[in-house]
Order: sequence, then C-alpha cells, then structure tokens
Amino acid sequence: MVDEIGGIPNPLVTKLSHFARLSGDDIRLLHSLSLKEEQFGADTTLVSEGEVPRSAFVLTRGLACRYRLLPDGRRQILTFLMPGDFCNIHAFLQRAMDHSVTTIVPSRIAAIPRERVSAIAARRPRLAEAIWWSEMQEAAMLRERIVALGRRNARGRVAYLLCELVWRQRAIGLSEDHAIRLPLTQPELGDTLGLTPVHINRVLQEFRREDLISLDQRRLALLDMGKLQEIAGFNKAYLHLEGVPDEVQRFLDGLERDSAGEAEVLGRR
Amino acid sequence: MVDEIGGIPNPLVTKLSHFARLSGDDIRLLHSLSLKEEQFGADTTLVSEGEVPRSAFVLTRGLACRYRLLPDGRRQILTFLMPGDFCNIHAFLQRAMDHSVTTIVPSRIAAIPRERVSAIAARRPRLAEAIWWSEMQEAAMLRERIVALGRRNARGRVAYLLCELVWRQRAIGLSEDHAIRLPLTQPELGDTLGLTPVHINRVLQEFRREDLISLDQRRLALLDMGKLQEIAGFNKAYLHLEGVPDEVQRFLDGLERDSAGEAEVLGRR
DNA sequence: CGATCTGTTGATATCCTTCAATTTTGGTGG
DNA sequence: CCACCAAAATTGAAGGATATCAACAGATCG
Repeated sequence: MVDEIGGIPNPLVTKLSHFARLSGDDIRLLHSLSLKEEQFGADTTLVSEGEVPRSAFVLTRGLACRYRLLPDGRRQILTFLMPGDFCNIHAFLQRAMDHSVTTIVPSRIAAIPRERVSAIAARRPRLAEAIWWSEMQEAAMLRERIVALGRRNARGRVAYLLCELVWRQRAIGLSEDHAIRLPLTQPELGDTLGLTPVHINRVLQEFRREDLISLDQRRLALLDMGKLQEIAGFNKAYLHLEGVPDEVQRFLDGLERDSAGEAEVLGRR
Repeated sequence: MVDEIGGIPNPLVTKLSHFARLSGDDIRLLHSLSLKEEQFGADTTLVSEGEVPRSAFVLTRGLACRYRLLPDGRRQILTFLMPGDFCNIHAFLQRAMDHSVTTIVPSRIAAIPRERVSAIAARRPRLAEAIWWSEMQEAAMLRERIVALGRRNARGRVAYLLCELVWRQRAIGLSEDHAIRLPLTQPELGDTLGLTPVHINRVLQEFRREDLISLDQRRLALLDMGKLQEIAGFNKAYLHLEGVPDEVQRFLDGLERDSAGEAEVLGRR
C-alpha cells in the first residue's frame, strides 16, 4: 500500500485505502487535495452553527470536533475530526450549518473548492465512491454513539470512546499498538458522552485502578483492550475497515474504465 | 409543486422537493423508482446486522426502523424510515451491515438495483445531489438524536421525538396540522430514547395532564407545539427543509445541462 | 377466547449529578 | 526562568432523575 509521497504518510490516503485499492492517479489526486494547508491554533472556530456553509476541507493535522451548543451553554460534542477526515464535503447542499466545528489542538486544514468536489463526483467514480464510503463510516460512528448514549452506562461509554479513538488512529497510521496521544480534557470527554467531568474522572480512576488503561501527559494506553471492549460491548465492525467485497471492487473498476481519460485534468489546479 | 401522478401524492417527490425544484423528468424518474413495490407485514426484518448489504430500497408506505441489538437483548432504535426514505442507497460499499432494519407496521418497499443508483449518480447530477441531500438530512437527524440522548432529560427527549416525527410527516405530505398517526408503542419509544417504557409512560402522562399532547388509538396531536419545542429545545433547522440558496440552485442547473440527453434512458427499466 | 403484549401505577434502588473544596497542571507575561 | 492565574484533575458528601421490581388492567391477536 503506497500511502506516502516524499516520505510523509498521508492519513487521507491511508484511510481511504481501507475501502478500496487506489490507483496511482487516485493517490496523486488525494495528495493534491492536501497541498494548500492553513494552520489554526487550538480552540479556533472553523465553522459556526447557522452560517452558510463555505468551502469543504480536509483536516490534515491535529484534532477538531463537531458540536452543538444548547441555550443554557452546555455543549454536546458530536464527532471528532482526525487527520484524513473530510468536513462539509457536500454541505453546500444545505442553507445553513446545523452545528459548529472547532479545533481542539493546533491543526491544519486544506480547503476543497466546491467545483473540485463536483469534478471528482462527475469524473472519478472510484474516488467519489471512496468519499461516499468515508461519509458512511461517519454516519456509522454517529449511530454507534447513539447506541452508547442510549444503552450503555458510564463505564461502557468511556470504554467505547477510548476504543473508537484508538481504532481510528490506527486506521490512519497514527498508532501501531494500543497507545495514542489523547489531547482531550475530562470536560471534553464529558461533553462527548453526556456525562459530567466529575463522573468521567471517577470512571477513569476506576479503569486505572483495574489496570485497564494508563493515561497521563495526554498519553493514553489501553492495557487490556479485550476487557475494555467487553465493558463497552465494542465491535469494530461498524468502522468498516475491511474493504469491499471483490465483486463490488470489480464493479467499481468497471465504472472507472467508463470515464477514463480525464484523470490528469483533475490532478492539477 | 407537482408531486403526484395520477392523483397519488408521492412522498419521495414531496420530500426531495424541499431540496430543489425538480424537473418533470426528475419527477418521472422518482416515480419509476417506486413502481415495483413489495408488501411486508409488521415486525418483518428487512435487513439483518452482519449480512452482506443487498439491494437498496425506498420505503413507499408504512413505517420501519434501523436498530441495533445488544448482547443482553436490549435494543436501540437508531432512526425511523418513513415513506419516501431511502435505505442503504450506498450500502454496497460496505462488506456487512452494522445494524438491522425492521418494519413496525405493514409496509411497502421498492427495491432499487445498484446499477440504477450508479446510473443516476453518473448521469443525473441534480437527482444525485437530491439523494445526497436526503442522506445529509438523515445524518443531521442522527446528530440531533445524539444531542437529545446526551444532554436532554426524559421530558426533553420525548418532546423532541414527538416534534421530529410530526415535522417529518408534514415534510412528506402526510400531515397538514400538528396531528399524526403514531403507531409506536411505549417500549419502542423507550428503545429510541434510551429510557424505560415505564418512564416513557410517566412522561406521556405528564404531557397529557399539562394539555401538551393528546394520544390515544395511535393518534398523536401536539396541542401546544410551542411549549413542546421549548421543553425539547427543538429547532427544526436541522431538518433542512428550506431548500438551497439560489446561487447553489443555479450551480446545480449548470451541472444538469452539462450531462443532458441521457435522461430518457434512465426513466425506463 | 385465552394468551401475550401494552399501558398504568406504586414502592424501592441506583447511578449519576450537583455542590464544594483542594491539588495539580499548563499557559502567559514579566 | 519564574511567578502567577485559570483551567483541569481529584475527592467527598448529598440529592435527584431514572431504573428496577411488582402487580394489575386493558387491548390486541391468532
């Protein structure tokens, strides 16, 4: 799997490679999407609820989240954006954003003009499908969050979130083992899981006492992933990292051939 | 807005008309999708977790839901499928279903072969965008559910769900006022909102005593929508029923012109 | 027409919140 | 580089919202 150019692995390529075998052209095009990065500090609002959606982007470095603020000031974090994640790739179809997006740590994003998205949709069916796939993965994560909030107790919710974050980091090549950098505060974990920071703290303490995790200096290690997955009722199937069946792969290859010849145009700006 | 042929309003057309002004060809194609219906009884499993996704479909009549079963037998309902809702329109990109789908009342669905989806994606950009839009609406509803489960108490959750169901029914032309047919049992409401049937019952009783709703014989009326929306912190913006800005409409029209001439092929089988 | 599911109500249990105080960490300016 | 300040982490005690358990009535369905 070739997911780097010039020695820097590209998380977007690594992620989409879970879906299908990408051609060299595909990979070059994905790289070209990330070329013009913009840097932002921590806690910078990238998108505000109510505003007209502007350009889509890819997060190329750092960590961000989608969230909703309630009238009383409380916050619900909806999803985390990690390197390789698209944001608002098709939001221009909506009149107003229904949630906000903010960075959590210093991050880099690369804007993707609407015409670029349309061009890919029209002329690069396999990449278009790969983008669809990643949107479906995000929807699956939303559903899994609903299951966690609706049906799991505090221990189950925390265990689930830690497992998901570790598996996602692994899926983009940012972790090889069961340890990741976790720059989230306990209030942020609470805003994600519908719990108070105090209770998050108690659960984490329990997990530490039970030697299930270690967590300090923003460094998380899952010491007993099996037990944690059991506590969470976690099954990574919903992340759909297994790729598509061969038969579907052939189908996609067929689509790709039908619209050949325009690839080079798209790779350039 | 022409959303019927032969006098029968088509909920799919009504729904997508919220997004953009559909051409006569668009409407005919959408109608043709619903032609070959299949009837199912209540509580019939349409899709099972773990199975390889088969054909996509549109629900044309009735009510169904996506759900996950937990190892201990508890259930979390994820979304409701109402007439005009697609299901698994792009699920063939995944190796296995991560949740199940079942009918709640006797329902009709119309299968949509994968080739049909691809053909629309390739040759009917405006319809493809309309389908995208409806998928984004579903994702927005998932996010709203997360907010409800994470941050609202039982009264807020119940009020939110009732409001959402009424607005959705209105969006597909199945209700003109604040009353709908609500064939859900209290256990089903509990499985949706992460509450026990007992507690659902108590909240509904409260709402009845406060003259906020009336509910019997599966007939729900919101007697004070304003108050309910206040209790829920409900804002229908997330349903994105307002359509796209003119500027985007023109952009879509441009795409449509670029790929003219193949429309008739798609409308037939 | 019996059996099963749904709706309803009361009593008790429990998980998580709230409130409060203290310590630790991390960021910032002098 | 240190001092300072705000935010985060931590711990204890008390309260509240929802779950659990139990019982029964009413509705629905084969």
